[in-house]
Amino acid sequence: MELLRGDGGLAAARAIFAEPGIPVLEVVPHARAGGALAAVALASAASAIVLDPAATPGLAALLASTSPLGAHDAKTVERVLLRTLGSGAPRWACLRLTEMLLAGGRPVELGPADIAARYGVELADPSAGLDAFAQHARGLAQVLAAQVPLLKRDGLTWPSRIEAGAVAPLAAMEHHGMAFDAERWKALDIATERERVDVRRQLLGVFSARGERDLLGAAPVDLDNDHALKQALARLGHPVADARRATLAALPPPLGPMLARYRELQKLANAYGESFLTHVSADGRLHATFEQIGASTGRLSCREPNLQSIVKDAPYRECFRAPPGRTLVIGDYATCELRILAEMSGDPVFAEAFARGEDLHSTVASRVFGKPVSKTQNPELRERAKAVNFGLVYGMGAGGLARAVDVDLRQAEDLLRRYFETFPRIGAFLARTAHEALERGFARTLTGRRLYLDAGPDRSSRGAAERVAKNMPIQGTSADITKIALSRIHGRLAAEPGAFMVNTVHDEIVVECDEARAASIHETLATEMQAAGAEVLRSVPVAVDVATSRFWRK
DNA sequence: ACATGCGGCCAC
DNA sequence: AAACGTGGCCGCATGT
Repeated sequence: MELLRGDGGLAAARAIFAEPGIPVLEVVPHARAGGALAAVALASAASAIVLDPAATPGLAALLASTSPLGAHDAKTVERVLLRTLGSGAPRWACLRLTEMLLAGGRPVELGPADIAARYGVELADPSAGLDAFAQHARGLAQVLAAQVPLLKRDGLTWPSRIEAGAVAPLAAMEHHGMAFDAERWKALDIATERERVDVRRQLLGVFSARGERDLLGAAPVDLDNDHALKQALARLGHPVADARRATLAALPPPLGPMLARYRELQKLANAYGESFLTHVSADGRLHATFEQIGASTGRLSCREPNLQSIVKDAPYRECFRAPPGRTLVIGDYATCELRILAEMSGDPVFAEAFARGEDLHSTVASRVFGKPVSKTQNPELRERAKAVNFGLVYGMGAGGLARAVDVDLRQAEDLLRRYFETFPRIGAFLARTAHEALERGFARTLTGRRLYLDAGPDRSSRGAAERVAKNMPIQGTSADITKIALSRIHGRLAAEPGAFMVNTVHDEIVVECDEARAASIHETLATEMQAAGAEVLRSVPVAVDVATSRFWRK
C-alpha cells in the first residue's frame, strides 16, 4: 500500500466511489503531512487506498458530490475534512449512529471493534501502517453493508436518512462555534458574584443573631452545603424536607426570600460564571460538542459547554452576540410538540385550531372552562390549560397536575376529566399509544425511530414506562423534524457565503451571517424549517417564528 | 488523583 | 409511596 497524492489519488478515489456499496472514509493523525493533518482511506468491500487529502487537488469537490460516505464516527471525520479541506460531505452513513438507531435506547458498546464484532468482522489496527489502515476502513465498509438490511428490517430507513443528513450540519456547528462576548460575560459575573457575597454576609448575620455560633470568625453555617443548611434551619425551628429554592422561599422573612435569592445567585455564579469562560477558544468562540443521538428519544444533547441550557435572562443571552457587521437569525417552531400531538391523535378540535392559526392554549382553556379566553382575557385559565397541555406531553397524572397548577387533587382530577371529555381523541390516543408500545416492546416516532421499553411487573415501573411511551413519540418526532431542518438549511447555506449555523436547541436553530444577507437567511430558515415540518406532519400545519438580532433572543 | 452518586437546577 | 418527559453540570460527600 502506498500513500497516494495528486491526480493519482483522485483517480483512485473516483474508482472506488464508482464501485457498488457505500465507500468508507476514515482519518488517522499523520505527522509527516504537517502535524494535525490526517491521512484518508477509502474502501469498499473489494478495494482500499490511503491518500493525503491536503495533496490531492479536486478531492473536496469529489467528496461534496459523493453521498453518502461511511465512517465509524462520521462527525469526527467530517470535522477533520472541514479543518483540512475547508469542506466535507453532505451526507454520512455513520456506523455508530446506525448502531444507536438499531439499539433504540438499549445499552450498547459503540467502539469500532465492538460494533464490528457483532457483525463477525475483525478490524485491523488503523495505526499499524498504511496497509492496516486501509484494511481497517475496508472492514468498516463490510460492517456498514451488514447494517443496511437490519435498518430496513426494523423500519428505520427514514430515521437513518435523517441522521445521515444531520452529521454535516452538526460538524459545521461545532467547527464554526458560537460567537461570544467574554468581556460582557465577565462583567456580568462580577456583578452577580458581588451580590452573592453581599447576600451571604447578610444571611450569615441572621444565622449568628439567631444563636448559630461562629467559632473564631468561621461561618455559622455552610450555605453551599444542603445538609448543613437543613440542619441549621432545623435548629432555628424551621425544619425543611429539602433545600430547593421553592422550599426555602416559603420560609418566613427575612430568611426565606434571602435564602431563595442566595440559591439563585449561587446557581448563576457557579454554572454560568467564571467556569463558563474556560470554554472560550482561542478564536473567542464557543465550540460545543453535540451528541447526535444524545437522548433516548432522538434528541440532541450538547456539552462543554451545554448551549441548550443557557439561562434565558436577557443579560446572559446578550453575551451570545454576532461580531461587528454580522447578525444572528433565529428560527423556532411554535408549539411544535402540541402540533405533533394533534397530528398523531387526529383530534379534530386541535387540528382545526391549528389550521385557523389560533393560540392553542387559549382554545383549550375556553373549551374546557366554557369561557372566552385569550392572552388578555382570563389569562389565568390560559395558564392552567397550558400546564395541562405540557403535562399531557409528559404523561402527567392528576397528582402532578395538582402540583403544577397549585390546586388540590380533586380539582386536578376534575380538570383532566373535562379536558378528555372536550378532546376525546387526545385521551384515547395517549392510552392507546402507551398500551401498544408496552405490548410491542417499543415506542416510536412518526418517522419510525424506536425506543425499546423495559417495564417491570410493579406498578411504578409500569407507570414510568407508560409515561415514556406517551412522551417519546412526541418529543422524538420533534427531534426528527429539527434534524431534517438542519440538513435542509445546511444544504441551502452552501450557496450563502459567510453564513453558517451556530446552535440548535431542540426546536430552535440559530444561524450567523453577514448583516447584508440577513433577509435572505431569514427566508431560508422560515422556508426550510416549515418544509421539514411538512415532511413529517401531513395534516397539521407547522408554524415557525424567525427573528433577526445581533444577540441571541427569542 | 480520579470516579461515582446525590441533591439541586438550567434548558426544551 | 409516588405522583411529569429528555438532557448536562454544579458542589459536596464518599470511595478507590
